[in-house]
Amino acid sequence: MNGNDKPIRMQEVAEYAGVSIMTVSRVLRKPEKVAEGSRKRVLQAIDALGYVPDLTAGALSSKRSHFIVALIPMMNSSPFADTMQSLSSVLNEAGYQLLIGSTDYALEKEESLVRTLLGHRPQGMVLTGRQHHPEVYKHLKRSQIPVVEIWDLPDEPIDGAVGYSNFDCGVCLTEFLHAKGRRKIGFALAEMRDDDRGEQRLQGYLATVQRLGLPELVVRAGQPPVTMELGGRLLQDLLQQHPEVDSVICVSDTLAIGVLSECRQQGRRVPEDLAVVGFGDFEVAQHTSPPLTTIRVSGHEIGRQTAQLLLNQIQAGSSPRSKIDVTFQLIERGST
Amino acid sequence: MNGNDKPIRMQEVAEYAGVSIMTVSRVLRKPEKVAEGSRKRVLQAIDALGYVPDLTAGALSSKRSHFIVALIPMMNSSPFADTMQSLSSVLNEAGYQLLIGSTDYALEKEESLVRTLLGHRPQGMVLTGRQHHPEVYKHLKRSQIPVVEIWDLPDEPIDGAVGYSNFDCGVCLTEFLHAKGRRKIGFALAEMRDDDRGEQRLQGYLATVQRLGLPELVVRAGQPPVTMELGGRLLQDLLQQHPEVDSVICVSDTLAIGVLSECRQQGRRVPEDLAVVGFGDFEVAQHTSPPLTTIRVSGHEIGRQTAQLLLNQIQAGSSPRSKIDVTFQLIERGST
DNA sequence: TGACCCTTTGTTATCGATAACATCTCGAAA
DNA sequence: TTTCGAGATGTTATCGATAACAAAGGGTCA
Repeated sequence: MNGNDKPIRMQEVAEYAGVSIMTVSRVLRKPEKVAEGSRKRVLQAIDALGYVPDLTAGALSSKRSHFIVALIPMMNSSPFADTMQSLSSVLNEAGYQLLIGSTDYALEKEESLVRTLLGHRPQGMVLTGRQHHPEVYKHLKRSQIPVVEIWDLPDEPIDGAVGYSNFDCGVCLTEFLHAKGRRKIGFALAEMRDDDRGEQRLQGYLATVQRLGLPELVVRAGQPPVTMELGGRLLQDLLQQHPEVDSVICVSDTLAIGVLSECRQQGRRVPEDLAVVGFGDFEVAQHTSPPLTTIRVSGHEIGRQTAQLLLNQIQAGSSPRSKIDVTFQLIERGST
Repeated sequence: MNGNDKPIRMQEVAEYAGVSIMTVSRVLRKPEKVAEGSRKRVLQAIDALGYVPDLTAGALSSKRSHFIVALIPMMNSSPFADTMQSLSSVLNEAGYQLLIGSTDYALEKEESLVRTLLGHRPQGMVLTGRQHHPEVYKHLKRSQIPVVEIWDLPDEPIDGAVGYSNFDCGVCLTEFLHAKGRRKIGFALAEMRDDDRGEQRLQGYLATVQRLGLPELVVRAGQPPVTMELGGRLLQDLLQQHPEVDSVICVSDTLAIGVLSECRQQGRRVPEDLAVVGFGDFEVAQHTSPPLTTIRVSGHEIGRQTAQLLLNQIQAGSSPRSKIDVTFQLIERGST
C-alpha cells in the first residue's frame, strides 16, 4: 500500500513549501527569523509530509550533538535509576538526549565506555563517584566537555560535582545510635569493586567510634552482587565474631532488609535486641517490619541539579568547578 | 600545558600513519581488508594520537546509526530497569547504543518521544505494551525499522514481541488461591493510564472467578503513582466493601507489600486471615513478613531476547513478526 | 530623493566519515 | 612473455543538515 521508500529530507519539505532548504532549517532552529507567512507554510509542509529532521546530519554540521553521556554502576538500582529518570527528563525538555552506560562497578568498563561514547561527541559527561581510570581523565580533558561527578563530593572534582558526603553519613548514623544508648555498634559492608562510597561511610563510622571510645565491630563481604540475602549472611558473621553487638549500621538498605529478615528468623527482636539502620531510604524501608531507620538522599534531586549544572556549563562554555551538596537526611523509624 | 584545540580527525591519523584516510577507515571497519603492515601502523597512530572516531559522521555516510530506541513507562521501576540493563548490555557488545525514553504511562508522551527519537535514525525500536498512539504506527511504518513490543504479547504485534500473557497470570493466581481453598478472592488494581497490562491480569481473574462460581471482589485506584502506601489504602477499601474477603491478588508486588504492611498494623494474620499474592517477584518479596507469594517474570530475559530479535532483524533486513513468550512462574511463599 | 539599514531569503562551503569505483602491484596460468 | 585476476590502496562523490556570507526588498530619515 504505502510504498514509501526513502525518508523525507529537508529538501522535499522546502520544495513542498516553495522555499529554500535554509528557510526550513530556520523555521526549525530560529523561527523568529522567518516571516510568519513562510513559517506557516513550512510548518504545514512538515506536518503534511511527516518530516522528521535528521539529527545526525544536524549534529555533524553544527557540531552540537545534543547528547549527554551518563555512566552509572547499574541501571537497575533504584537510587541511580531515580537520578537517570530526572536527569533524562530535564535534559529532554532542553532538547538534549541522555546516553546511559552501566559500568558494573568496574573502572576498566568505565574507561572503555567513555572511549566509545565520546565517539558520539557528547556535550557533557556524568560520572558516578570519585574514582576513575587514569585514561578517563586524559580522554575527558582532550574532549573539553563539562564533566559532573555524582553521588559523592570529591575533594577535587574534574569540573563539577553533585552529591553529598558519604563520610558524614557514617558519622551521622554512628552518633545517632550512640545517642540512643547503643555502645556496641556494628557495621556491615559489602565491598564494591571500584566504588569507595561505602568505604567512606565506613570511615565515618570508624572515626566516630574511635572518638567516642567504642569498639570497632566490622564485617565485610567480598564481591558483588549486593543482595538482601547477603545482609542475612553478614549478620550471621557479625553475631559470630561479636556476639555482644547491640546495633548494626548497614551500608545500604538492601543489606538492612536482609538483616531484618534474618533477625525475624532467629527470633531476635528489633530494636530491643538489635537496632538496625540502613542507607538509601528505598520505598520499602517504611514498610518493613519494623520500619527501617535509614538515611535518605534524593536521587531525583541529584539528577535535576546535575542537568541544570550541565546546561549552565554548556551555555556558558565554561566549567565553574562547582560542588553542589544535596545533603542527606536521617529518617528515624521503628528499627532503632 | 596541554593546549589541545581541535579533536583529532581521521585525516590526522592517516597522515601520521602515512596512509590514506580510507585505509584508516578500513582498519576500523574491515581490518581483514588491510595488509598487516599498514594495519599495525594505523593502530599505533590511533593509539598515539588518542583518536576516537566520530560516530556521527560515520552514521551519516553509512546510513547506519547503530542506535536502538527503547521506550518504557519509567526508568526507576525495577522490572523495566532490569530489561534495559540486559538489553543495553547485549546491544553494546554488538556495537549498538541504546537510547532510552520514559513515557510516564502517557501515550501522548510516547508519541512525542517516538517522533523526536526517530530523528536520530535508530535502526530498531522497542516499545512497552500493546497500546500505542495512532500516529506512532504511521511514524514507525514510514521509518521502516524493526519494532519489538515488550512485556506483553499483543495479538497482532507491529513486528515482533517479547513478553508473556498477563491474562494468563491473572488466571494462574486465581486458580492457585482457589486450589488453596480460598473462596472469597479479592483483586486490588491500580489503573495505569494508557497501560492495560494490569487490566489484563484483572480480566484473567474475572474470567476465572466466573468460571469457578466465585464472587467478583475488585477495588481500583485512580491514577499513578503506584506506591506501597496505596496498597494499604486499597486493602482498607476492599475490607470495607467486602469484609468477607479471605485473600487478595495485588496487581503488583508494590501494592502487595503495602497490603502486608497494613495487615500487620491491623493485627490481621497473613495467611490465616488473609492470603496475599503479588506480581513481579521483586527482590524484597522473599524478605517480607511473611514472604510473598508472587509471579516471577524475568526482566533480564526479556531484555536479552529483545536484543537478539532486533539484531537478527537488522542483519536479515526482514521482520519475521515473531512472538517470543518468556513465560512466567508462580513462586509460592508464606503469604498463602 | 538618495543613503542607509534592517528584515527576509537564498547560495555556497563545510562538518567527518563511508560507498563505490579506479588504480596499482604482483604472482600464477597459459 | 603475456594475460588475467586477486589483493591492497587511493580518489571522488555523497550522506543531510547548518554556518557564513550575499543579495534583495522595503521603510526611515535628513
